[in-house]
Amino acid sequence: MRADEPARVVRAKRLPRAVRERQILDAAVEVFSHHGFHPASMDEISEVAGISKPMLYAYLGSKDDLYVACIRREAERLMAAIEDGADPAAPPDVQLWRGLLAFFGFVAEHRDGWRVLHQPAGAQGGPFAGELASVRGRVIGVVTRLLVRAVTSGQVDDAVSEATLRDADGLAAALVGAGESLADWWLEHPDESVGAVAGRLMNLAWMGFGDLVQGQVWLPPYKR
Amino acid sequence: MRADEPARVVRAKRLPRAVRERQILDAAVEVFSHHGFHPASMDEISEVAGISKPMLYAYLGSKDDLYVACIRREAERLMAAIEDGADPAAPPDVQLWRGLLAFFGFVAEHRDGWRVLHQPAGAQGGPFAGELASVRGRVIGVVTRLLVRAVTSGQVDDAVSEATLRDADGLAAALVGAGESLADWWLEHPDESVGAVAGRLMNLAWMGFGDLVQGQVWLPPYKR
Amino acid sequence: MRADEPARVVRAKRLPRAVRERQILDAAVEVFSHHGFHPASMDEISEVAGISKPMLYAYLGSKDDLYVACIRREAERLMAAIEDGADPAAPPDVQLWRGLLAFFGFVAEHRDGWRVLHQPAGAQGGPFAGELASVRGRVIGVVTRLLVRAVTSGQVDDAVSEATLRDADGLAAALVGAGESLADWWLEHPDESVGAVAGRLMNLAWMGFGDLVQGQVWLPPYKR
Amino acid sequence: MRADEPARVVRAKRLPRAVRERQILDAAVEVFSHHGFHPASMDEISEVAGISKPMLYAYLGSKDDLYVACIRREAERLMAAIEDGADPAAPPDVQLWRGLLAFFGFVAEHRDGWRVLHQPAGAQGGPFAGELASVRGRVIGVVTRLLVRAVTSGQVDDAVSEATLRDADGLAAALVGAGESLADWWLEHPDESVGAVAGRLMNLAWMGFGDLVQGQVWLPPYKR
DNA sequence: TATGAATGAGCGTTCATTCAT
DNA sequence: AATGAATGAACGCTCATTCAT
Repeated sequence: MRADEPARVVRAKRLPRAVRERQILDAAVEVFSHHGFHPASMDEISEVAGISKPMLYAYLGSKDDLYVACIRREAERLMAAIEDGADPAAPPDVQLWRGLLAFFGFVAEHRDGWRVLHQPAGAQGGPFAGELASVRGRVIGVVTRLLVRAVTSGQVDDAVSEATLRDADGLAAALVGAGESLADWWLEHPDESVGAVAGRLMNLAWMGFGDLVQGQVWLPPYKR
Repeated sequence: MRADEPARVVRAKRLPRAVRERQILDAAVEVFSHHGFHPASMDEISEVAGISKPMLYAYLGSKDDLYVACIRREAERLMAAIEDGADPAAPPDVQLWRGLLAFFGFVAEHRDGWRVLHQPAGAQGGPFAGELASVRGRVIGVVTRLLVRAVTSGQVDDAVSEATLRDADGLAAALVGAGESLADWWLEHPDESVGAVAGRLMNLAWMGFGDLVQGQVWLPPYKR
Repeated sequence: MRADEPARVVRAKRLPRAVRERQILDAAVEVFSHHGFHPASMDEISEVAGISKPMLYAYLGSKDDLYVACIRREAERLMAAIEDGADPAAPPDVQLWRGLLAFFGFVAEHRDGWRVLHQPAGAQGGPFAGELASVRGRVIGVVTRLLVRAVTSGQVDDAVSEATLRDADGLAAALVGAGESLADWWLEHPDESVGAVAGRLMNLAWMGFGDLVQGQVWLPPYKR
Repeated sequence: MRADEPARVVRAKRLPRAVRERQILDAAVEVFSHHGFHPASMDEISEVAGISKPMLYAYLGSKDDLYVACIRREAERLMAAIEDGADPAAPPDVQLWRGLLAFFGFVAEHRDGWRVLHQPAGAQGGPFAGELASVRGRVIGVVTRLLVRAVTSGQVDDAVSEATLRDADGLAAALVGAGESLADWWLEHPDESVGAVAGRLMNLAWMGFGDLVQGQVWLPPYKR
């Protein structure tokens, strides 16, 4: 019986709204990340948060609203982490490296938050698909711009060809997916350092990408 | 259900068990892939399958069982597709290429099946986490073996060092993630051919991997 | 505790749908009539009906739907009762008399049904206002036509003046209200026969109406 | 409440109790009349009244208490309006006429108050049934006394027969119901003047009543 | 005096699952 | 073999009401 578990947080009474909202979001991220959206129950969230359900609804609205709020907060945190380590003056490879470090660092330190961002809730077309796609899109966008800059090394953005943009976008999508997958892999190999994991991806990404830039492409046999 | 929508499948009575099971699995994959596990209802599945709910339970057990059966069947199909295109005699790069073609081909032709495999239901620790991880593990395993063979080009397997195995495994995990992500990206760029998408990933993977094999690695600034 | 009361109906299992729907409507009319719409709970209705809540929803839909179904059934019964006693060949006063008898008879025999029709649920503009207004409108319409016929005694309907129509309509509204009110009054004077109560109203209505038809009107002092 | 609607009343602090109570009753009548008793929420009432909920409870008690207070105030107003126009020296028909004018005038000018009095909340046996029945009883009582006086034209009250009293009471109930119904009908025909509407009812009532007094009664066919 | 913060209790609704035919 | 009929158990959400400040 879930009902028998004691509340996780010592009930502190009469806290100001902002504090309660943080508590609630923390609890929601924890519960959503462990169960996923649908199996998570508002009852459990309120228990973990140490408050009653009506407060949940009074402060954060419906379950959907609450989930979106979780996604938004964690997305903001992720983007902040990435942008924190950014150094626009550094060469592109170093920028990507720092981005990867920041990303894997975030995953390591905010495992719950990362899972909320990573696990699609419900399915395509649900109320959160947009929200989640938007987070993903922002991350991919950052990587895409990095790659474009690396290729063009300073050209005016408008001059970049459609094809190059698309190439970079596809590559970025692949990289982000590889990063997510490696993050999961990391969970099973926890002895690796952040640098080591980031290095694995960096090597794959940058060396392959470098070859591409220099025109060395892999071709299927019948095209050689 | 008060819905007026007619059942999707003409009710045929007294079919042999194998046929019924196929009907049911087809319906289940369709419904699970559109809604995700939790929001999918046994009612809808039985309607789409054209049978009554008691039959559903008689043939395939509980909702959990049914979901696992879906995962298993689609996983089998995916592995079969990959192995179908395999040619153990071909050079490793060609093998990887064919594997990618097979993978993206499967995604394109069995979108529903792919979504069932790709969308985690519930979360870690749920009853399906193991099932899904196992599928993923099998795919990663195939890729890992491919990479190992490419590096060692024929050494006895036992002689391969732990470190190499782990490297290949991490790389494979990254590649599979990149593949999944690219598959999603493909959904938004449907004008690309299978070959083009597979090519994008192949370039990234093989060129970068090739550099690695040849000892060219990217190093963070402070190690240069 | 309401939950401790035993179910009112011996649970009969596995009844055909039509029977269950009647049971449910009967129970719903009873409960709605005693508590009114909002205070009535689906739990209590299902208990009184002797079934579980899911059946309620499966057969009659939401609480709103159920309420509307109650209104419709009772309205149909009321109209049927009135029309049953109708004799289009009789003189208008006899027709009105029979209508009153039928109406008061219905109120006496279907007290719950009458209360469901009489008690506005929620308020103006709610989802049922329309439904209830429509019932009332039908009854008033019947009476209006009767009065018009009495005045015109056979004229073609199209020739009836707007003013006469409006007069008859207002009068009909007043009569129906008087009837409703007398029905309530009757509840407190249960020793009266149907005929006695109907007679009270008939006298008021027909004598006053007759005077009107003959041009005898009451005038306020300043107009005399 | 998450609603963005601003409170309707500028919050004024530290008002004397009587003023606050008026504010609250005004708000409550407005909200109860629009939604009905049950759907009305104390939240909305407190917002409309421009005070916090604890004040609501401090000043007027529970929701039930508040509703009863509304009924009482509006009933008092209605009775006052009727008695205001009364002239005990006038002949009975003029007294009735003035009563009707006062009644319809009240309905026109205090639509919310009238609705609170007219809409039964919950149902028979609820906590307000008594309250509402009492209001109705007072109005009917006034009319009854009027009719009795008209018939007896000055006899000592004690000498009036039981039967006459009962007749007058039934007639009064019918008249009041007719008045209520006509008041609703008036809402749909707002172009009529108060006098016109009151006149409709007066004619019906007085002419018919007059006939009764003079022994002219309508009889069903079989009694003629 | 006045209120933001808080909750117990309940309601409408749905779903996975099974019985009786 | 197949199904219409049936339900226990939960879930999301809201409301009247009160406490602590």
